[in-house]
Amino acid sequence: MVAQPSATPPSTRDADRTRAEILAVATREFADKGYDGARVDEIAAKTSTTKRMLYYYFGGKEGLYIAVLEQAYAGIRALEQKLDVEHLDPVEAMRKLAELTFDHHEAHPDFIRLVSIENIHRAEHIARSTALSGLANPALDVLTRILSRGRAARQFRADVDALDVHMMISAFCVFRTANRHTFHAIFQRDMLDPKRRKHYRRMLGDLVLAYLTAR
Amino acid sequence: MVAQPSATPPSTRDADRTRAEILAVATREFADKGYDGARVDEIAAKTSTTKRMLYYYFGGKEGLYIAVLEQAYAGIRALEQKLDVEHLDPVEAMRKLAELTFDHHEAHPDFIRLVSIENIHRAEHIARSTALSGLANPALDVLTRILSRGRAARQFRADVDALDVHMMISAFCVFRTANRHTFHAIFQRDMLDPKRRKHYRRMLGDLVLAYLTAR
Amino acid sequence: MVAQPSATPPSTRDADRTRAEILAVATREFADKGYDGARVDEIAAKTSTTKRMLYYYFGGKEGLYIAVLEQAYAGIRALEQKLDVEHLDPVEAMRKLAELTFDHHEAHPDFIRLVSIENIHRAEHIARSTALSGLANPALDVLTRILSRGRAARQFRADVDALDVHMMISAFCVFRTANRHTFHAIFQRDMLDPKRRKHYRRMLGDLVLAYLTAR
Amino acid sequence: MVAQPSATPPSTRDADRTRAEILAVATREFADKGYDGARVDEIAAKTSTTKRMLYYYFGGKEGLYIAVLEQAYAGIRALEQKLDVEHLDPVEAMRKLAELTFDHHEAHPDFIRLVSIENIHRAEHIARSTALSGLANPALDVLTRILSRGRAARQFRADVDALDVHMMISAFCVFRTANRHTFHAIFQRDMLDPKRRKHYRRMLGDLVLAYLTAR
DNA sequence: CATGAATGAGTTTTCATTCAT
DNA sequence: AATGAATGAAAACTCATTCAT
Repeated sequence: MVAQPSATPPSTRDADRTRAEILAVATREFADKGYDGARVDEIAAKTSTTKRMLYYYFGGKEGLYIAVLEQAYAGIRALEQKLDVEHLDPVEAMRKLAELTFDHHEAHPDFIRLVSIENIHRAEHIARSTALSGLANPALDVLTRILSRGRAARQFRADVDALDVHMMISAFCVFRTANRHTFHAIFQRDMLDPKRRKHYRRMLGDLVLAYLTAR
Repeated sequence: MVAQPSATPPSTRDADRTRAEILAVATREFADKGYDGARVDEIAAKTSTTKRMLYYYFGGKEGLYIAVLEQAYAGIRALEQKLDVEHLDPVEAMRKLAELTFDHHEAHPDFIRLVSIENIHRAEHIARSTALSGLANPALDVLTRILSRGRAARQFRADVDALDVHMMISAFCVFRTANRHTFHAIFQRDMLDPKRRKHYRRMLGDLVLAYLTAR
Repeated sequence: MVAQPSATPPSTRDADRTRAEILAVATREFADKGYDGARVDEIAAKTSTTKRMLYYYFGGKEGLYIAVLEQAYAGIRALEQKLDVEHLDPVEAMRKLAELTFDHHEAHPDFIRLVSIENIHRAEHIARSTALSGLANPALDVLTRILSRGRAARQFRADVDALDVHMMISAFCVFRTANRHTFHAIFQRDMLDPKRRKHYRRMLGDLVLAYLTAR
Repeated sequence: MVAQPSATPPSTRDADRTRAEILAVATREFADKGYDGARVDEIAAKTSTTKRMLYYYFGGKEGLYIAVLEQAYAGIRALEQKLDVEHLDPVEAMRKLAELTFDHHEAHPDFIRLVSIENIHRAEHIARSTALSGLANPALDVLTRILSRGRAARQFRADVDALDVHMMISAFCVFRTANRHTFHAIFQRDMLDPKRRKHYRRMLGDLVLAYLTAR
């Protein structure tokens, strides 16, 4: 209705929109049902286009799944890029980083599900994606800098590297989301209960700092 | 043809053996490929019996999968039952418990895969199993006792319960195994590299105790 | 209804019958439409079983096609095995062999079509079949013996081997059947017109002998 | 935008070039994969134009295939037109004709493949082409004249007509190319091996003349 | 208990052709 | 004349489950 300020031809924009729509639907479906459980037909049906377009743009079920993974990781990295904790002192920065990571995970359960699914498949699709295998990780860079500042100030222990700490934080955040169903089924405790959120968030910060600052 | 000197009739013993064989094969297949990825035909083919038996004993794919889960959890609990750390003082007992849990997880990757898979399915099969939902957890009981002893001795903080600590320990152990493939694909670090084993094992103990004993 | 004198269980016989039926239908379809032109659905529909059985027994379209080729070649070889011309003198034997080959080709147009189709595919399916690649050829053996007898008797020239003569005979017989449609479209002559049959049959014999006995 | 100094408008010249390019690519594809095996998308992709043009110029896959056949036959006829053996005596002329035909076939394997493919389709496309069905054949005319000269000179037998001899020659040449793959798979002899070329070329001449001059 | 054969509904993928711009 | 996007029908193939013996 309104004149488009864009330089790209409308067909291109439609293509992008179609691609994006398929990708959005596929992300939900794959995260929901897993790679084998998801149905190409179902994905297509939830789209305003047809199954054919899915093959046109992504080549097939696997290509689509890989595209979903790539986009999911890209989204997470974009978020991580915005981490801004460098102005804080190491201890505060570390707690802040842990808490923001905690928030990220809580805000993106689909991403965590996709990662779990991909692990069930032994990361074979990530390995097949040039866009994914071995890509830099902004959060890790931030962590590296905090850690070295903290060490320089003799506040942090020196027998762990950034990846170890990243693992520690991720483990806590991922487990809470990824394993909540079996945890609840076995222990009747919902790790994502909003009432417990603050408790766990603080617990993570305490955990990381207690470990790093332990004498 | 000839009478068997056994108390149980031979058919029963054969039946048990057949059941057990199917279960063993199915465990491997489900852990390997996931629920949707596993194939009934494949499971049957890797068995010395036929598909018919699989349906006879377990009703179908889902029944078999549930039976696999039940057996897997039963096996883990049997191991946990053997935990013997009560004679140690709370701090030592806690570290020991963490380390044994660490060892358990490393020794049973298939179990962890099954748990991941079940989480992808939102624990719907566990919920459907009377044998699994809400079953007691020996490790948790042990943990509860250590924790209360530690608190009574004013060695441990009091703002966490046993389930929180269990979660903390599990998160670390599960993440290390369950997410190792994506972790390796993204960071090129194998969290299960034997050379790093000791480091991580100690890290977990330190982590838990640093947290619990923090001022 | 009537007691079966066979030792094989009835299920096996049904399986053989099902297999044979699928094979028969598939032979017709592949010969008729070519490999790419034939439809798995169509083949199944012309069968008393379902598409699923086709996959059950032959694995897929290609497996079925290879089985068709194998059976077709086996049938032709069985016929060739019955060639009985050794009691004739070389000249008569050679003419007889040529004529019987001529008759064979006329009687089995589907086989020739399958061979043409397979040549379009560069014999890749034969190459993939252990049953076919490099199998003995009864007709060639017969030919070899006639040829050597004729040479020994100084009736035949010596600058060709059996395979050359086989090629000569086959070329004539195959061309007449395989290329009849374009030949007719271009020249308005039906090489398989029954009225011309005798003429061509004699022509082939004359051709081979004129060549072999030429001074 | 700028006037072209050519007689034909530029669009026409481009059109011709586009047509020719599509035709060239299509010839390769159809000869390579057969009518059903060839892919419109593939043909278009190997072209510098788009699929739309293919439909614009040829109407569709079948129209394109017919155009390919027409061009292929036209090319062969253009070659045959250049046959110049009339100055030789009948025997020499006949051998020369056979040898040149032999050379033609060897030089144009794609044409022979197209003919085989068209025979699989029972020449239905040729029948549909007004340009092809019932067109004169230069080689046949030449043959007719040689044959009648040879007969008049009492050198050649009289019980065959030109079409019979043409068939005889074609059979040999076509079989050698068209059936080489199955022949090689079954007998391990490559009929197109350059080392055997001279042998077969002479064999064909001998064959035709032995037959025609047989007492 | 045992077994190969059979089944139907579903799942992924492909293809020639047309549309919108 | 040109182009990428889109389409629907059809094709190949798969799977959990049941049947006949």
